[in-house]
Amino acid sequence: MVNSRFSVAIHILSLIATTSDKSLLTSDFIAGSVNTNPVVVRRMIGVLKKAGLLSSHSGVAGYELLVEPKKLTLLAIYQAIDGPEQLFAIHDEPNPACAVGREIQHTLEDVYTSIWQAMKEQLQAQTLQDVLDQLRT
Amino acid sequence: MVNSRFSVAIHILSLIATTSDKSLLTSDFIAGSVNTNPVVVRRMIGVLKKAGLLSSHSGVAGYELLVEPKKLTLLAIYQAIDGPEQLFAIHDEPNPACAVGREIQHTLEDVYTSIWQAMKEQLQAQTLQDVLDQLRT
DNA sequence: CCTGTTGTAACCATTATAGTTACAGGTGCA
DNA sequence: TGCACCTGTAACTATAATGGTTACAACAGG
Repeated sequence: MVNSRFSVAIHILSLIATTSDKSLLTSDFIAGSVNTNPVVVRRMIGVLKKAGLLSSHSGVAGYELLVEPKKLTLLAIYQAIDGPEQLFAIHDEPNPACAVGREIQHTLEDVYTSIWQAMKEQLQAQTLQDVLDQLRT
Repeated sequence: MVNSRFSVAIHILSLIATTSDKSLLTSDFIAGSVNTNPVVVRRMIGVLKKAGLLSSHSGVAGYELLVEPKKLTLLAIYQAIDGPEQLFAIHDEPNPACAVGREIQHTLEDVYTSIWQAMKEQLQAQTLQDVLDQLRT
Protein backbone atom coordinates (compact mmCIF):
# COMPACT_ATOMS: atom_id res chain seq x y z
CA MET A 1 0.00 0.00 0.00
CA VAL A 2 1.19 3.42 -0.95
CA ASN A 3 1.27 6.14 1.66
CA SER A 4 -1.70 8.32 2.56
CA ARG A 5 -0.36 11.58 1.17
CA PHE A 6 -2.62 11.56 -1.83
CA SER A 7 -5.63 11.14 0.45
CA VAL A 8 -4.42 13.92 2.72
CA ALA A 9 -3.76 16.23 -0.21
CA ILE A 10 -7.29 15.74 -1.54
CA HIS A 11 -8.69 16.28 1.92
CA ILE A 12 -6.77 19.54 2.36
CA LEU A 13 -7.72 20.86 -1.05
CA SER A 14 -11.37 19.96 -0.47
CA LEU A 15 -11.34 21.82 2.78
CA ILE A 16 -9.82 24.90 1.23
CA ALA A 17 -12.30 24.76 -1.63
CA THR A 18 -15.33 24.50 0.63
CA THR A 19 -14.39 26.97 3.36
CA SER A 20 -15.59 30.41 2.41
CA ASP A 21 -14.16 32.21 5.44
CA LYS A 22 -10.50 31.85 4.49
CA SER A 23 -9.31 33.27 7.81
CA LEU A 24 -10.43 30.00 9.43
CA LEU A 25 -7.96 28.08 7.31
CA THR A 26 -4.98 27.66 9.58
CA SER A 27 -2.79 24.60 9.52
CA ASP A 28 -4.18 23.88 12.98
CA PHE A 29 -7.77 23.93 11.78
CA ILE A 30 -6.98 21.74 8.81
CA ALA A 31 -5.02 19.33 10.98
CA GLY A 32 -8.10 19.07 13.20
CA SER A 33 -10.20 17.94 10.25
CA VAL A 34 -7.59 15.58 8.82
CA ASN A 35 -6.72 14.37 12.30
CA THR A 36 -3.01 14.81 12.12
CA ASN A 37 -0.32 17.21 13.21
CA PRO A 38 -0.30 20.82 11.93
CA VAL A 39 3.26 20.36 10.74
CA VAL A 40 2.22 17.48 8.55
CA VAL A 41 -0.38 19.78 7.01
CA ARG A 42 2.06 22.63 6.49
CA ARG A 43 4.50 20.23 4.91
CA MET A 44 1.91 18.98 2.48
CA ILE A 45 0.73 22.50 1.75
CA GLY A 46 4.29 23.48 0.99
CA VAL A 47 4.37 20.80 -1.67
CA LEU A 48 1.03 21.83 -3.15
CA LYS A 49 2.12 25.44 -3.12
CA LYS A 50 5.33 24.62 -4.94
CA ALA A 51 3.23 22.91 -7.58
CA GLY A 52 1.17 26.07 -7.99
CA LEU A 53 -2.11 24.65 -6.72
CA LEU A 54 -2.59 27.10 -3.89
CA SER A 55 -1.18 30.23 -2.31
CA SER A 56 -0.28 31.08 1.26
CA HIS A 57 1.48 33.88 3.04
CA SER A 58 3.98 33.42 5.81
CA GLY A 59 2.56 34.59 9.09
CA VAL A 60 -1.00 35.07 7.93
CA ALA A 61 -3.83 32.55 8.07
CA GLY A 62 -5.72 31.63 4.96
CA TYR A 63 -4.96 29.47 1.97
CA GLU A 64 -6.43 29.96 -1.46
CA LEU A 65 -6.80 27.65 -4.40
CA LEU A 66 -5.11 28.88 -7.52
CA VAL A 67 -6.92 26.46 -9.79
CA GLU A 68 -10.68 26.09 -10.14
CA PRO A 69 -11.90 22.79 -8.69
CA LYS A 70 -13.45 22.01 -12.06
CA LYS A 71 -10.11 22.33 -13.75
CA LEU A 72 -8.08 20.56 -11.11
CA THR A 73 -7.81 16.91 -12.02
CA LEU A 74 -6.83 14.29 -9.52
CA LEU A 75 -3.93 13.56 -11.84
CA ALA A 76 -2.62 17.10 -11.35
CA ILE A 77 -2.85 16.63 -7.60
CA TYR A 78 -1.17 13.26 -7.85
CA GLN A 79 1.67 14.69 -9.87
CA ALA A 80 1.93 17.69 -7.54
CA ILE A 81 2.70 15.42 -4.62
CA ASP A 82 5.04 13.38 -6.77
CA GLY A 83 3.03 10.20 -6.48
CA PRO A 84 4.83 7.16 -7.85
CA GLU A 85 4.28 6.26 -11.50
CA GLN A 86 5.84 2.89 -10.98
CA LEU A 87 3.47 1.30 -8.56
CA PHE A 88 5.35 -1.90 -8.08
CA ALA A 89 8.99 -2.16 -7.19
CA ILE A 90 11.13 -4.30 -9.45
CA HIS A 91 13.77 -6.31 -7.69
CA ASP A 92 17.32 -5.10 -8.27
CA GLU A 93 19.88 -6.72 -10.47
CA PRO A 94 18.38 -9.99 -11.56
CA ASN A 95 21.06 -12.27 -12.92
CA PRO A 96 22.02 -11.25 -16.46
CA ALA A 97 23.47 -14.70 -17.04
CA CYS A 98 19.95 -16.07 -16.98
CA ALA A 99 17.57 -15.68 -19.90
CA VAL A 100 14.74 -14.68 -17.62
CA GLY A 101 16.88 -12.51 -15.36
CA ARG A 102 18.26 -10.64 -18.32
CA GLU A 103 14.91 -9.53 -19.70
CA ILE A 104 12.53 -9.51 -16.79
CA GLN A 105 13.07 -5.93 -15.76
CA HIS A 106 12.27 -4.57 -19.17
CA THR A 107 9.24 -6.81 -19.46
CA LEU A 108 7.91 -5.85 -16.06
CA GLU A 109 8.36 -2.20 -16.88
CA ASP A 110 6.09 -2.66 -19.88
CA VAL A 111 3.51 -4.41 -17.77
CA TYR A 112 3.62 -1.72 -15.10
CA THR A 113 3.52 1.05 -17.66
CA SER A 114 0.27 -0.29 -19.06
CA ILE A 115 -1.14 -0.38 -15.56
CA TRP A 116 0.00 3.17 -14.89
CA GLN A 117 -1.61 4.36 -18.12
CA ALA A 118 -4.94 2.90 -17.06
CA MET A 119 -4.62 4.51 -13.66
CA LYS A 120 -3.67 7.78 -15.21
CA GLU A 121 -6.84 7.83 -17.28
CA GLN A 122 -8.90 7.40 -14.14
CA LEU A 123 -7.06 10.18 -12.38
CA GLN A 124 -7.39 12.43 -15.39
CA ALA A 125 -11.11 11.80 -15.61
CA GLN A 126 -11.88 13.02 -12.12
CA THR A 127 -11.56 16.55 -10.79
CA LEU A 128 -11.59 18.09 -7.37
CA GLN A 129 -15.08 19.32 -8.22
CA ASP A 130 -16.22 15.73 -8.62
CA VAL A 131 -14.89 15.01 -5.17
CA LEU A 132 -16.68 18.06 -3.77
CA ASP A 133 -19.91 16.95 -5.39
CA GLN A 134 -19.60 13.55 -3.79
CA LEU A 135 -18.90 15.09 -0.42
CA ARG A 136 -22.15 17.00 -0.47
CA THR A 137 -24.35 14.00 -1.18
CA MET B 1 5.71 2.32 -4.12
CA VAL B 2 4.41 -1.09 -3.35
CA ASN B 3 6.84 -3.90 -2.56
CA SER B 4 8.58 -6.03 -5.15
CA ARG B 5 6.78 -9.27 -4.39
CA PHE B 6 4.64 -9.13 -7.49
CA SER B 7 7.76 -8.71 -9.60
CA VAL B 8 9.49 -11.56 -7.84
CA ALA B 9 6.46 -13.80 -8.19
CA ILE B 10 6.30 -13.20 -11.93
CA HIS B 11 10.03 -13.81 -12.22
CA ILE B 12 9.78 -17.09 -10.36
CA LEU B 13 6.82 -18.32 -12.37
CA SER B 14 8.53 -17.36 -15.62
CA LEU B 15 11.57 -19.28 -14.63
CA ILE B 16 9.57 -22.36 -13.77
CA ALA B 17 7.64 -22.10 -17.02
CA THR B 18 10.74 -21.82 -19.18
CA THR B 19 12.97 -24.37 -17.52
CA SER B 20 12.39 -27.76 -19.06
CA ASP B 21 14.79 -29.66 -16.82
CA LYS B 22 12.77 -29.39 -13.66
CA SER B 23 15.51 -30.91 -11.54
CA LEU B 24 17.44 -27.65 -11.98
CA LEU B 25 14.71 -25.76 -10.22
CA THR B 26 15.94 -25.47 -6.69
CA SER B 27 15.27 -22.45 -4.52
CA ASP B 28 18.98 -21.80 -4.73
CA PHE B 29 18.97 -21.72 -8.51
CA ILE B 30 15.93 -19.47 -8.64
CA ALA B 31 17.44 -17.19 -6.02
CA GLY B 32 20.48 -16.89 -8.25
CA SER B 33 18.38 -15.62 -11.11
CA VAL B 34 16.25 -13.29 -9.01
CA ASN B 35 19.30 -12.20 -7.07
CA THR B 36 17.97 -12.74 -3.61
CA ASN B 37 18.13 -15.25 -0.81
CA PRO B 38 16.85 -18.81 -1.30
CA VAL B 39 14.63 -18.40 1.72
CA VAL B 40 12.92 -15.44 0.13
CA VAL B 41 12.21 -17.64 -2.86
CA ARG B 42 10.93 -20.53 -0.78
CA ARG B 43 8.70 -18.17 1.13
CA MET B 44 7.21 -16.78 -2.05
CA ILE B 45 6.83 -20.25 -3.51
CA GLY B 46 4.99 -21.29 -0.39
CA VAL B 47 2.47 -18.52 -1.05
CA LEU B 48 2.09 -19.44 -4.73
CA LYS B 49 1.70 -23.09 -3.79
CA LYS B 50 -1.00 -22.29 -1.28
CA ALA B 51 -2.82 -20.45 -4.05
CA GLY B 52 -2.63 -23.55 -6.23
CA LEU B 53 -0.38 -22.09 -8.90
CA LEU B 54 2.41 -24.60 -8.54
CA SER B 55 3.43 -27.81 -6.82
CA SER B 56 6.52 -28.76 -4.90
CA HIS B 57 7.64 -31.64 -2.77
CA SER B 58 9.51 -31.33 0.46
CA GLY B 59 13.04 -32.56 0.09
CA VAL B 60 13.04 -32.92 -3.67
CA ALA B 61 14.10 -30.36 -6.22
CA GLY B 62 11.72 -29.25 -8.96
CA TYR B 63 8.68 -27.07 -9.05
CA GLU B 64 5.87 -27.42 -11.53
CA LEU B 65 3.24 -25.04 -12.73
CA LEU B 66 -0.28 -26.23 -12.13
CA VAL B 67 -1.83 -23.70 -14.49
CA GLU B 68 -0.98 -23.25 -18.15
CA PRO B 69 0.83 -19.96 -18.76
CA LYS B 70 -1.87 -19.05 -21.27
CA LYS B 71 -4.53 -19.39 -18.63
CA LEU B 72 -2.62 -17.77 -15.82
CA THR B 73 -3.51 -14.09 -15.74
CA LEU B 74 -1.39 -11.57 -13.94
CA LEU B 75 -4.46 -10.84 -11.89
CA ALA B 76 -4.48 -14.40 -10.61
CA ILE B 77 -0.84 -14.03 -9.63
CA TYR B 78 -1.54 -10.70 -8.02
CA GLN B 79 -4.36 -12.16 -6.00
CA ALA B 80 -2.29 -15.20 -5.10
CA ILE B 81 0.27 -13.04 -3.40
CA ASP B 82 -2.46 -11.00 -1.78
CA GLY B 83 -1.53 -7.77 -3.50
CA PRO B 84 -3.38 -4.76 -2.14
CA GLU B 85 -6.64 -3.74 -3.78
CA GLN B 86 -6.58 -0.42 -2.04
CA LEU B 87 -3.51 1.15 -3.51
CA PHE B 88 -3.57 4.33 -1.51
CA ALA B 89 -3.87 4.51 2.22
CA ILE B 90 -6.63 6.68 3.60
CA HIS B 91 -5.74 8.59 6.71
CA ASP B 92 -7.43 7.35 9.86
CA GLU B 93 -10.26 8.97 11.66
CA PRO B 94 -10.76 12.30 9.96
CA ASN B 95 -12.83 14.58 12.15
CA PRO B 96 -16.53 13.66 11.92
CA ALA B 97 -17.46 17.11 13.20
CA CYS B 98 -16.26 18.53 9.91
CA ALA B 99 -18.29 18.27 6.72
CA VAL B 100 -15.27 17.23 4.73
CA GLY B 101 -13.85 14.97 7.42
CA ARG B 102 -17.14 13.16 7.74
CA GLU B 103 -17.43 12.14 4.11
CA ILE B 104 -13.92 12.09 2.75
CA GLN B 105 -13.18 8.46 3.52
CA HIS B 106 -16.19 7.21 1.64
CA THR B 107 -15.48 9.51 -1.28
CA LEU B 108 -11.86 8.46 -1.50
CA GLU B 109 -12.87 4.83 -1.41
CA ASP B 110 -14.98 5.42 -4.49
CA VAL B 111 -12.11 7.15 -6.25
CA TYR B 112 -9.69 4.39 -5.36
CA THR B 113 -12.13 1.70 -6.33
CA SER B 114 -12.39 3.13 -9.83
CA ILE B 115 -8.63 3.13 -10.07
CA TRP B 116 -8.42 -0.43 -8.86
CA GLN B 117 -11.00 -1.52 -11.43
CA ALA B 118 -8.91 -0.04 -14.22
CA MET B 119 -5.81 -1.75 -12.89
CA LYS B 120 -7.67 -4.99 -12.56
CA GLU B 121 -8.62 -4.92 -16.20
CA GLN B 122 -5.00 -4.54 -17.18
CA LEU B 123 -3.96 -7.39 -14.94
CA GLN B 124 -6.75 -9.55 -16.26
CA ALA B 125 -5.78 -8.84 -19.84
CA GLN B 126 -2.23 -10.13 -19.54
CA THR B 127 -1.14 -13.68 -18.91
CA LEU B 128 2.09 -15.30 -17.92
CA GLN B 129 2.34 -16.43 -21.53
CA ASP B 130 2.38 -12.80 -22.64
CA VAL B 131 5.25 -12.21 -20.27
CA LEU B 132 7.09 -15.25 -21.62
CA ASP B 133 6.59 -14.02 -25.17
CA GLN B 134 8.08 -10.68 -24.29
CA LEU B 135 11.03 -12.32 -22.61
CA ARG B 136 11.97 -14.14 -25.79
CA THR B 137 12.04 -11.06 -27.96
C1' DC C 1 5.35 44.82 21.05
C1' DC C 2 2.56 40.74 21.32
C1' DT C 3 -0.14 37.13 19.68
C1' DG C 4 -0.85 33.96 16.31
C1' DT C 5 0.65 32.22 12.18
C1' DT C 6 3.72 30.05 8.41
C1' DG C 7 7.85 27.59 6.94
C1' DT C 8 11.41 24.28 8.00
C1' DA C 9 14.82 21.60 10.14
C1' DA C 10 15.67 17.98 13.11
C1' DC C 11 14.50 14.13 15.52
C1' DC C 12 11.79 9.95 16.95
C1' DA C 13 8.60 5.83 17.06
C1' DT C 14 6.48 2.57 14.39
C1' DT C 15 6.16 -0.39 10.73
C1' DA C 16 7.18 -2.81 6.39
C1' DT C 17 10.44 -5.03 3.74
C1' DA C 18 13.62 -8.16 2.52
C1' DG C 19 17.67 -10.42 3.82
C1' DT C 20 19.78 -13.90 6.93
C1' DT C 21 20.67 -17.72 10.19
C1' DA C 22 19.21 -21.84 11.87
C1' DC C 23 17.23 -26.11 11.87
C1' DA C 24 13.73 -29.89 11.52
C1' DG C 25 12.35 -33.14 8.36
C1' DG C 26 11.82 -35.34 3.68
C1' DT C 27 14.09 -37.77 -0.52
C1' DG C 28 16.81 -40.61 -3.00
C1' DC C 29 21.14 -42.49 -4.12
C1' DA C 30 25.80 -44.60 -3.18
C1' DT D 1 22.11 -47.29 6.25
C1' DG D 2 24.18 -43.04 5.89
C1' DC D 3 24.93 -39.00 3.43
C1' DA D 4 24.25 -35.09 0.56
C1' DC D 5 20.83 -32.19 -0.84
C1' DC D 6 16.61 -30.36 -0.72
C1' DT D 7 12.12 -28.01 1.24
C1' DG D 8 9.52 -25.60 4.76
C1' DT D 9 9.40 -22.47 8.44
C1' DA D 10 10.51 -19.86 12.52
C1' DA D 11 13.10 -16.28 14.34
C1' DC D 12 16.01 -12.53 14.13
C1' DT D 13 18.16 -8.29 11.95
C1' DA D 14 19.28 -4.19 9.11
C1' DT D 15 17.38 -0.71 6.46
C1' DA D 16 14.15 2.43 4.92
C1' DA D 17 9.67 4.76 4.71
C1' DT D 18 6.17 6.95 7.04
C1' DG D 19 4.05 10.02 9.85
C1' DG D 20 4.15 12.32 14.19
C1' DT D 21 6.54 15.67 17.19
C1' DT D 22 9.45 19.39 19.07
C1' DA D 23 11.63 23.48 18.23
C1' DC D 24 12.35 27.77 16.40
C1' DA D 25 13.13 31.59 13.06
C1' DA D 26 10.57 34.88 10.51
C1' DC D 27 6.44 37.35 9.35
C1' DA D 28 1.83 40.00 9.81
C1' DG D 29 -1.39 42.78 11.91
C1' DG D 30 -3.74 44.74 15.73
